[in-house]
Amino acid sequence: MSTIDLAFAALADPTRRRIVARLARGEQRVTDLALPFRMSLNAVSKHLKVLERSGLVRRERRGREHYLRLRPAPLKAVAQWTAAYEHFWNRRLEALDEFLSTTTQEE
Amino acid sequence: MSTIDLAFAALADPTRRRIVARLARGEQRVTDLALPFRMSLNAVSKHLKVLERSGLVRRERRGREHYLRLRPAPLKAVAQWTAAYEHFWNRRLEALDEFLSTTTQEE
DNA sequence: GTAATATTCAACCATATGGTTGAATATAGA
DNA sequence: TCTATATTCAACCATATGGTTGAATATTAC
Repeated sequence: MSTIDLAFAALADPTRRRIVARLARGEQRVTDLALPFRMSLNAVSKHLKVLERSGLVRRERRGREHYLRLRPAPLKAVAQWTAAYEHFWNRRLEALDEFLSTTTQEE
Repeated sequence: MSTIDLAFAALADPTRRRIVARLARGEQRVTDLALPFRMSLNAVSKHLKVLERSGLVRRERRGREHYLRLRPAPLKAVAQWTAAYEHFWNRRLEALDEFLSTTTQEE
């Protein structure tokens, strides 16, 4: 699975999107991130592993605590992929067609 | 699962992203969409069902043929969610923080 | 040294995904 | 009517996801 695949998949879960939103404000420990959720700490730990594997999040161990930080690249990749279709929902279909046929892009 | 969850999940698969890219150029039949892929027609049919369920694609039956068209709303939702983090990869973290704390948004 | 805290690992479970093959259905065309 | 085409449905398989609980590990604090 490629990075962008993993990023899309990681963001498909609302818990993980909430975690991303939190991390946008700055690094957090696992326990801090888990606090707002009704699920177990272990479940959050697994979500963090998914986010880490996707590259959306980076982990730094300091002693027994793990600090998580958001990494911009995968978010950027997802935003750029979807932004290519902005013209589409703006009803400028011809413009999009033009854009797609002059751009090196997946498919 | 909410619409945006399904949209993110649908876009996590590269086959489905290629299908979306194709459909941006206009409606296509199932068979047409399946042609470029090495997988079976049935596999593509399943991908289309996932895209349809996510709202990314709409199906119109004309006789025995099914024509698929791209629907903009879920793409827009995904683009907007990720665009909220644009400031993040532009290193303007304070601006993002400001944005997030003054915006009604998930989490 | 011992106890508490922070976190992961392992096993389990239910459900979803992504693919296959084979059969069924529906429409079109001869 | 008969046959070909377009598409789905159904069953199967392997793997992933999202959650649980219980145990292990590592670090900190007393």
